[in-house]
Amino acid sequence: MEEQKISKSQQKLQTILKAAKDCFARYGYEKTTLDDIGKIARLNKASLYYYFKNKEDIFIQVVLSEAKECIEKLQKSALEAENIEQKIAKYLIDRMRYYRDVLNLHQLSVILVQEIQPKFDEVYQSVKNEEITYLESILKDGVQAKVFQNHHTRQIAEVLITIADALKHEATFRSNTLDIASIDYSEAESKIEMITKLILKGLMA
Amino acid sequence: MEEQKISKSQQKLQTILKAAKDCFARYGYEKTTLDDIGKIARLNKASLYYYFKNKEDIFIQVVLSEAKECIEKLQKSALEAENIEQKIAKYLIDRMRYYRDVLNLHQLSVILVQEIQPKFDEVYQSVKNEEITYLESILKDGVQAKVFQNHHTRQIAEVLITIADALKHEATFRSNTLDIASIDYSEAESKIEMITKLILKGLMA
Amino acid sequence: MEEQKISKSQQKLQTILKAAKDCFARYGYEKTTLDDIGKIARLNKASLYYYFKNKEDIFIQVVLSEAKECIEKLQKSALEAENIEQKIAKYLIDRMRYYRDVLNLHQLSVILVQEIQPKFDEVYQSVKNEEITYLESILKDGVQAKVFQNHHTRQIAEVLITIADALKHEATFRSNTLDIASIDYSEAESKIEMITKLILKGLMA
Amino acid sequence: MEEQKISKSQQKLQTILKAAKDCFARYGYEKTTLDDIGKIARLNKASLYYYFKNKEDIFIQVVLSEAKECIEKLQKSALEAENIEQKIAKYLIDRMRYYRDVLNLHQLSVILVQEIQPKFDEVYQSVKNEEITYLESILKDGVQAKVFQNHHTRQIAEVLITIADALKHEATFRSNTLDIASIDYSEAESKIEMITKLILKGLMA
DNA sequence: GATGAATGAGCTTTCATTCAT
DNA sequence: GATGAATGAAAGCTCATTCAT
Repeated sequence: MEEQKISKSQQKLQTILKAAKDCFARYGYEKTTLDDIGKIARLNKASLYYYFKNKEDIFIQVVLSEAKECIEKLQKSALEAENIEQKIAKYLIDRMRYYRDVLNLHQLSVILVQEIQPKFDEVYQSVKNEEITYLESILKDGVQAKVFQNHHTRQIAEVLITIADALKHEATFRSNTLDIASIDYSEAESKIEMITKLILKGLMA
Repeated sequence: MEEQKISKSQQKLQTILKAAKDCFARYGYEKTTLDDIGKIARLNKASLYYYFKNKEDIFIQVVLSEAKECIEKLQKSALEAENIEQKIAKYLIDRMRYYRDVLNLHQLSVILVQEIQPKFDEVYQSVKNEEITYLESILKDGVQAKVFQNHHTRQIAEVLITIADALKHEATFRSNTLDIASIDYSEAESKIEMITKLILKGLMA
Repeated sequence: MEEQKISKSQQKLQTILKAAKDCFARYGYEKTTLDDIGKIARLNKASLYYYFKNKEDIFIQVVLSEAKECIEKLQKSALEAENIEQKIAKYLIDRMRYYRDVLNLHQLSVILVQEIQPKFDEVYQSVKNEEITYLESILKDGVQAKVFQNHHTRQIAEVLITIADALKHEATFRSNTLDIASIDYSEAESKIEMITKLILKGLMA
Repeated sequence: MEEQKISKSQQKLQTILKAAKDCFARYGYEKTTLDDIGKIARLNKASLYYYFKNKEDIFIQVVLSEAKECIEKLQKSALEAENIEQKIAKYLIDRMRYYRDVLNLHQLSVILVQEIQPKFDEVYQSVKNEEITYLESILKDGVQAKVFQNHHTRQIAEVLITIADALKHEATFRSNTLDIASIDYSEAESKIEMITKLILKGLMA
């Protein structure tokens, strides 16, 4: 009974997220109104505030659930690369491209992204842990296959994610342009590639 | 004296366009307020209405002046292709990509684009004529070099632009997605390539 | 409880309409601001939009509720005429005068009336039906009193209203003057009189 | 030369008044913009301020020139009445009706009329003098025809105008309604009739 | 949990008015 | 005399957010 209630509530929450996702994709963040979302979710505009703190919160949850789905795909795809180094590099570059696209898709301005970022990071921990675990598993495979012998796989995985995020962050906010769509991530990508190569070389030495 | 006055007014107009361009790029169309533009152009919000009909009009003029600049670059770039067929195909595809990017850049929703399109087309005539003249000159080179002998170069140029625009239009509005950023123009691109090839073959036959 | 809530909302709506009616009568449509109405109704300007679509909508509802009241008076008054023909003619002419006066009263320009007319007609259906029923009852009295024997009273009533409205419409918009206050309805009035006479004669034949 | 300039300037002034009159009649005072008037008078909006102090001033001049024209007609018409008493009463009542209609025609609110009134009165002196002279001439005819012998015709004429204006003023501003169109002047009219009768009787006694 | 009702802040747009030239 | 240019004030309207029920 209790569980059913929870699942019912959870269901409503998913309905809202689905509605919001559609709206954000169609009209962009600014143009989407809470009335739009409420109408599709068959819920009064005011009721959305029972499930979410505010419009921004809804948006973060939408991006987060999208991210979880997409990140998994990227992870599977990266596993098909030839060697460990390439698996890692491919994954880190692909996820950077993903975040760039998702922000662009929802037509957010850099200004807004800067506002949202902190709260996003806060909520993002669960996904990040999962990403670290993923990278760790690749590294462990390397250890298992005797490619190298360093056992601090968790720490290395953490560092890799941190570096990748830092590079993405730098590309986003230190860019002289203030427009997301025109940010050039190519330098960040090659930096990631290089660093991955270096770290792997270091491990194997 | 008279000339100076004209240039002063023209200068102010350019100042506004520059300010607007920066704002639209930073915040997107929706988030940009006339106060934003006015503040940068050092002009009262109401004064903008002396130079432009409304916010939409400012936006159209911004895109238009950007377009003129960019189109010229694309034209120069396309001239470097090996042969006439490739010059034309490259130009037509590049300009399609450009329009996709510019709309995306300013974070417009498909809904808004559909509203703006008619007025945009109206103002766009001058650029279009220039584009036709450009294609015509390429075709004339072909006639001069005896690659083919059809002298209706103007008409052919017109038809090429018309076809390219029609394909772009189809890709934009017949797309099942309502989100600009995710529209797939690849099919439109290959269609343009194919049609250019066919027309050139027809001319040479 | 539930009923009380409905009546409370309905009450607020009436408060707004009353406030709006006073303002429109005092200042005219143009000069009346939503702040004026809100202040009298003790409601934030924005709250008016919870009850009405826009300023025009408020105005239409005001005129409509005024109309319902007035039309009833005219109907009672017309019943005092000597015979059926005069009852009908008096009613049709009086209501035309009423609409002329109400538009003039609220100081609307012909331009604005032309814009408002379509929405007004749409909402006006309920009043119109009531008017038709009224004329029908007069005609039925005629049948009962054996003045004539045609039983299509409803249809005849409908036709009479339609004709009267058409003549009013013609007088309003085909007038060479563009100023409501100076429109001459006298020709329309005599046309209505004549047609009523003719139709009644036809019925009695 | 000098005279020609004056007449040219006078001509421009008349052009503006004609343009303004048309606009006010079409759109009413509020809806008429200085751009509207300027466009019809083929003059820049700012230039209107060379000829008139402000929008209100233009309006007053329009009404004034209309008044001069109309007052003359009323004066001719009143002369056709049977006797002196009726001539005077008819004239005083007709001019009251005229002012009521002219204000209504231009869709002014009572509020605005109250603002305009003082300046109007100020400018209105010339017309008023002419009106007094007119009434005086009727009275003089009475003296000439030996209907009565009081020779203070000027003073009596002044008193009559003053009384008529006072009654109009009272009807306008002491009315419990604040809407011009619904002001009831019938009481004022009968008061004028009565007073005219009394004064004439007094004169003849 | 859900919602009707209310609001403050902010947006685009209009317009009478001013002033240097 | 005439006008291009500029502006303050105010209008209608939208929307995220709040709160009592």
